[in-house]
Formats: sequence, structure tokens, C-alpha cells
Amino acid sequence: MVVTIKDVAKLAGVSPGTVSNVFSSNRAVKAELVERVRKAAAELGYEPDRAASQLRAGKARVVAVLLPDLDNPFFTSLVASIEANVRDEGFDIIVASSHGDAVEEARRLSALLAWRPAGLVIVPCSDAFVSRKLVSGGGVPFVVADRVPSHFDGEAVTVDNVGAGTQAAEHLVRLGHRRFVVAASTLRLQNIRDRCEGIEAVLAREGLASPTLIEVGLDFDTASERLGVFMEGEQQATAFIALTNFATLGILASANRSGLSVPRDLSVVGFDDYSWMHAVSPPLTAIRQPVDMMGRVIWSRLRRHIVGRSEPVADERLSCDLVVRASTASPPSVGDALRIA
Amino acid sequence: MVVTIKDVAKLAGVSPGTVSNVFSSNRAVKAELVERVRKAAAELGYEPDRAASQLRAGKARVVAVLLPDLDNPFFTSLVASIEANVRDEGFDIIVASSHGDAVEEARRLSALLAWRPAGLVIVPCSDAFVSRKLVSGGGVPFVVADRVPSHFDGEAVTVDNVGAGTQAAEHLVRLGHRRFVVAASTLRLQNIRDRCEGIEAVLAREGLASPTLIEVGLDFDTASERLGVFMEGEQQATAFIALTNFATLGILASANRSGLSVPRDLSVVGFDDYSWMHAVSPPLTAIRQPVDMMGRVIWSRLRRHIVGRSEPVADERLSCDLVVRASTASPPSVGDALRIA
DNA sequence: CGATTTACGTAAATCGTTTTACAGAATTTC
DNA sequence: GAAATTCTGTAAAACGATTTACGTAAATCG
Repeated sequence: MVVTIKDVAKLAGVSPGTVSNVFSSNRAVKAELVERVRKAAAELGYEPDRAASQLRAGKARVVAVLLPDLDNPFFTSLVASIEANVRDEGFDIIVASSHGDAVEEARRLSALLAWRPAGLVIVPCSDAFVSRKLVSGGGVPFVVADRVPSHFDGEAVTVDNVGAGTQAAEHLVRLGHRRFVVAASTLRLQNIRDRCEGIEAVLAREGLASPTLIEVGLDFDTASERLGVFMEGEQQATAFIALTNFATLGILASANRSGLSVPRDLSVVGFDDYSWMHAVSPPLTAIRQPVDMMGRVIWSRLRRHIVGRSEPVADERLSCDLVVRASTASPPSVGDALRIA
Repeated sequence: MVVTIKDVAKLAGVSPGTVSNVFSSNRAVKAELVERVRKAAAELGYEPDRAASQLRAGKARVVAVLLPDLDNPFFTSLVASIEANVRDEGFDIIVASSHGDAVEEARRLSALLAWRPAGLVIVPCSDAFVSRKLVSGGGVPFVVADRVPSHFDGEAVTVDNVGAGTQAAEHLVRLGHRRFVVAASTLRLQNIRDRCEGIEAVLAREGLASPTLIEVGLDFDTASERLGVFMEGEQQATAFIALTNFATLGILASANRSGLSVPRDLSVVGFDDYSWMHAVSPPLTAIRQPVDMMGRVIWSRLRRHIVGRSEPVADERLSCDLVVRASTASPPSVGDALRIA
């Protein structure tokens, strides 16, 4: 039905082996034959069957990506970045979502591993990273991204989360804020705990009270709801730090609903950096993760393993930067004085 | 190296064929043997090799998805929806981006087709859909999503774009707006032209002037820039309709930069519906595409072809709905009267 | 009860490539 | 110029699963 290597071989008047050599450039073929084979292949619209090729050659030109959520722009832009990097080298990517569930994660992982991919990128749905032995057993090179377990000894790519928290807190302290709220997705994730740690260290150093910690969950709806409840209650905090993009939205949404104005009544530092953050009013001050760089680093680490080098892992962490826009200002106590004067 | 069907067969004391039958349930196997095989497989951590299985069986449990841009949340949430639908039936998805370039589209398409996927979902990067013959030649069932060429006779899933435009325009007309601006990505796309058509029909019917049409491109930066230039110029429009999500952001960003306030100075109807749209201030009135439903319909169409039925295509179009929030209000001329009174 | 069908296991062929083993021609080496 | 080496083509053996063909035991039938 579909055109095979034999059809091409017959049309070009050579053996299948030669056709294979032309396409895989595994062995030299005389220019004249290359020409003939190419022409025949083009004429028939031949493209080597990946399944067959991979089966025989034992190596796949495909990398698997397993994420907790395909509807979270942070993860999908990571995919976009990885895709852009791998395609240059003829790799395809196959993607799956664990929907934040460890059991499903294990299931999807087995399914992905069944493709015998050249490599795997995984953002685990929990720190436990229960699927670890599943992956290691498969003998497939893998890198864990974003959510890296505490004492992980494998290949990991993540940002300097402590530093990210530090930057956010320092910025707000500098503006004169004294009471902080931190909207974390969930403290069960190491990266989130690290971000908190960065914030707490700054506040402690400044002799300020510990921040009020709110776990807002992993999607917008619950984040929005939980923060709404909080804001309705009596509270004097003026500085809000979000530790994920959905937490950012939750803060904004509930501030809106409570009739609080940003940055007059409260200052907000968001997490991640998306178009909407600088399109809206007020444009958001935020901690930006270097997503694009993450994708690049992930691939370079993975590739090193794929080609066989497995040097010790460098636990270098990418640094985030704080982009200051208009959602942060001095708190009312300070601001009022100015305004009244 | 990795465990094969033979290893399992040996351990379970049966033939490879039997193991295959246990896993593929192609032929009945006695309960006792099933048990033994399952146990052996579990013990060894066996998972059938997809490449081998697909090669022999001739049918793949994978669907390919080709998009213009993996960084556009509309497309990625479409992927999320498709993924959620196909995984229940044991399919995996392999995804690629054409980066909006027709040449790259053709290249990626060949690469995807080389997997001999069970089906293909494509959002073409242009109406010309130049890759069409490539796909048809492959004999792979496919559905074109979102951007469907004018007189397309294949399987297509898109929304009622004319209706979407109509709804947006009618809403604004009802509020008393008379001068319209439409921020379209590019008029070279049929879906965008349809949305425009819906708007123009309403304005014509109401005896209003045609809208000012601005082509803002396909990403946020150019959208924001082009609209900025426009807003700086003298203009009396009060009603802004965005025809894509990036156009929506572009309008917001440039209104902000020009110091215009929404909805006091101008009303905005956005396109698509994301969390940020109801988190920000003012929450955005927008046309919502039923992304989730689109994914479902795409898969059901595709599956029908995969299992062999190829009934005539129903050119049913999904309808969008207008969700009214706070970015639209009566225009200054009307509003002022009230405010002054 | 003998004949026929059904149930179910195994051996071997097969899918479309890549790769190995071999061979003749061309080239290099001494 | 003979021997050794390189170049480049073909035939055939893999890769790991599925499927076909076949055989034996059990079940069903008249």
C-alpha cells in the first residue's frame, strides 16, 4: 500500500541496502547512484518508515515529554522550547500529561517508554517522583525539569528558586512593605518550598514577621477561590507574592472581587512572565523564569547522554530575573502620607 | 538489553505467540496461562515495543498533531483536549510545530507521516494548505482544525466564525457604539475573514460605517506595536473587537500605553477565554471558543475514519458564546450624558 | 459412538528497515 | 607488477512484535 524501500530500489535499479545507505548516509554511495535513488524516491514520495527503521537500528529519533498539565502555559512553553531545539536534529517529540496524578503518571510513563525513545523529559507531578525506578529501569536517558526532588542525583534542570523568592521579597521590602502574603501552589513541591525559603530568609533578616502562607492549589479556579476567602477575612498584608502563574491570577482575581486596587491597596509580584502580564492594567511586576533557556539546557543535557557521554551532572541552576512593572508600589501607610500631603 | 516478548515467554513457559495474544487480546488464552504470562511480564517489567508492534500489525496507536505555534495557548489547549480524549483509548500523540511557515509545515508533515500514524490533526499555517496533497497521498485519515480553507471538502472542525463576529458586534451595537475597530491577525485566513464578515454584516444592517480593520499579525509583540501606532493617531472609535487572543492582548497593551481606560474610553471584546481574562481588571468581555468540545469532535471524527467508516462529512460548526464581563460599556457619548446629569 | 467442530497452543513467516558478510573492482603499497 | 587495501555494491540475517498455518485435545452433534 504505502511505498517501501523495495519499491524505490526496484525503480532505481539498485538493492534495498543501497537505498538505505543513501538515506541514512551510513556508508558511502557513488554520486551517480545517489542521484538515481533520490530521484526514484522523490517520484514515489518515499519516506523511510520510522517504526521499521527504529526497530532495526535500535535507536529512536524521538524524545518523550511527560508533563503534569498541558493546559499550563509554563509547561507548554517549555515544550515549545524543547521542540524548537530537538527538531533541528531530526528528532520528534511525543508528549503526554499525567494530569497531576501519580498513578496516571506511572501509566503514561510506561506508555511513553514503550516507544523506546532516545530520551525523556519529565516534570514529575510530585516530589516523591515515585516513577523514578520505572524510568531508570528502562535505561532511557532522562532529565527531570522544574520540579526536582530534594536530594536528586540525576540530571535535573530547574531555576534558582531560592534566589527567585529572595528577589521578590527584597523588591517589596525596599518599597516599604512589612506584612507579606505568599500564594504558593502547594508546599509539597520542593521548588515551591525553595521559593518560600528565599522569601522567609529576607523577611527574617529584615526583622519582619513571617509571611502568611496560603496553599492555593494547582489550577486557577481553586486558587481564585481560596484567595477570595482569605481576602474577605480581615487582613492587613500589603505585599503579595505569587509562586506560580495560576497563583498570580488567583491573587488578581480575588483582589478584584474584593474591590481592592493594585498597587494602591496591595502590591503584587507575579510568577512567570506572559504577554498578558504586560498587556493588562496595571502591568505586572513578576519573577521571570528563563523558559527558553531551560529548554535549551534540557536538550543539551539529554543529548550528551544520548550520544553516550555521561559525565557527572553539573547542578547548575538557571537564574530568574525580576521584571519590575506597575503592580508594586509603596504600601498605603507610606503612600498615604504622600497622597494626603 | 531491554526485555522482549521472548524473555516473557521463556519465563512463563509458553510461546511468544501466546504472550502476544495475552497482551493484544487478539485470540483467547486460557485463564491459567494469562495469569502466568501477566505475572512473568510484571516481574520483568515488560511492555511491548511500539515500533515492532506497529510495524507488524500495520496499525499505529499514535496520532500526529501539527500546529502553527506551540506557544499559543489556543493551540496548546486544543492539544490538551485532544490528548485527554485519545489517551483513554491507548493512543499517544506526537506533536510538531510549523512555526507558521509553509515550507517548514511540509517538512514537519513528512516527518510526522513517516511514523505512519493512525490519524493526523493539522492546523495549517495558511489557507492555501499547500501540504494537502502530501497528506492525502499518505492515505492517513486527517482532520483540519480551526483554519479551514474556503471550499474544503475534507474533514474539518472549526467554529461558527461568522456567528462569533455577529455576536460581538451585536453586543457592542446594543450598547450604543457606532465606530468600530477590528483587530484581526491577518486577513489571509478564512476563519478571520469569516469573523470580519459577521461583524460587517451587523454594522451594515444597522446603517453604521464599516469597521476600521487592522491586521496585527500572529504574535503579541507585533500586535501590540501595530495597535500602538494606530491608537496614537487620531481616532474616534469606541468599540474594539479582537479576533484572536494575541489581538486581544495587543488592544489592551496599547490602550494602556496610550493612557486610555477600559471600558470608559473604549470597549473591548476579546477573543478566546483564558483565566487571565477574568482575573484582571476589568474582567474581559470575550468570545469563547469551545476548545474542549473541538478536541472531542476532532477525535470522534478521526476515530470514525480510523475504524474504517468514512461516511460523508457533516459540516457542522461549533458555536461560540459571548461571555459578557466588564470591558464593555456604553460609549462616552452616551455615558457622558449620564455621568454629567 | 464416530464425525465434526471448536478451543487453544506452537512454530514459522512476516512487517520495512538496517546491518553484516561477502565479493568484485579499483586503488594503493612496496 | 603482485599483494594488500579500500571502495562500493548485493544478498541475507537480523530487530521484536503479530499473524497465519497447523496440530492436538476437548466439546458438540446426529
